[in-house]
Amino acid sequence: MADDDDAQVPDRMGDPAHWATGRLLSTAARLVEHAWDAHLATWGLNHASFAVLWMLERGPLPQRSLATSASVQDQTMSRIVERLQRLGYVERARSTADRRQVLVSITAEGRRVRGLAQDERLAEELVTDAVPDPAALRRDLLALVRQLSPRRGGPA
Amino acid sequence: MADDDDAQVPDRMGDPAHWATGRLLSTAARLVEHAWDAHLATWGLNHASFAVLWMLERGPLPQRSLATSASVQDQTMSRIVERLQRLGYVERARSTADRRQVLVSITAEGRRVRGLAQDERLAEELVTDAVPDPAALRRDLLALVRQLSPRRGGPA
DNA sequence: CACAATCGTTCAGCCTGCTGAGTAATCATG
DNA sequence: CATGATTACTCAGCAGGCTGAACGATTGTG
Repeated sequence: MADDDDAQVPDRMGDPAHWATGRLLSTAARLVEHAWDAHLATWGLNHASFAVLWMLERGPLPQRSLATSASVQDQTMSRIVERLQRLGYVERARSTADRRQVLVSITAEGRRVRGLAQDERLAEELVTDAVPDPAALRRDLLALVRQLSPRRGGPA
Repeated sequence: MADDDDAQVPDRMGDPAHWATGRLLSTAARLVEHAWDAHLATWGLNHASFAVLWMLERGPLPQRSLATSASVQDQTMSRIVERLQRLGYVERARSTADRRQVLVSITAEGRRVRGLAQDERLAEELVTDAVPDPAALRRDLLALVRQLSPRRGGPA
């Protein structure tokens, strides 16, 4: 605690090499998201809204299906779709078959910007260029997602 | 659900195996965070605030140092510390040496709950029990964090 | 010493995530 | 057919991320 106390920066706590794996995971995810968002921001999109446009590739889907596929709550998806609608990239219509459902469909403009923003090379290289074994990383992350995804019905 | 011939659930888009690696990364991080948060919620903590208590182990630190070490913005750290202060787990005091700085220190109560909440076995097993090669995962995540962390002054 | 630049922090506002609570439509049951 | 449960969605509110802008304290310079 001297005048020129340079020991303010913690030696262990500040070094990612000593972090718990969960914290490494969160931080890495945030950094990758941030870089990808910077690209998507050109069209007013982000990782969440882009994923929705991507999922609508094959045709309209109920909002609930979008939420489930994206592994987020219905309420979260509701706001993402609302924002996409405000941007004119999707449309919402109540299903005639089941009027509880809201069918989300992509607009022509939405299809256009999805094509422009979709840069799979960039998206993958963000990760693969920085990592020794991208295939092993994919395998481990997939195992994590499968293991921790809430399964309906619970364990038999 | 009887006549589900409409195939509303997308075949490819809904399967994590076909996601981009970045999306896998974000989703995995969110699921692990969620499980860890559920444990920490017992003491009103979460992954972000617990990390702060953990970093204060060795003594008081300027708020800016906490933000840098946690790889978040100063503004974000300000609110996390504010909440910890409201809970009585940390205290804030302006540094006498440099009165621009706010020194954050852990309270006795904060030290107590940090000890209770700190369950390193649980934290690691959340990840390691679900993954084929935890060591490889750590190595890849660390490479990602190192590569994507904003470096001041740019590449020398 | 005055003044400008810089530093550390806070405030305002936005988006994504969560929980909890409510509403409307549908389904199941008597 | 009436009633209750389930389903799909929305609203309100909190917390953690971000950006941009402001503000006081400190530092550097003439």
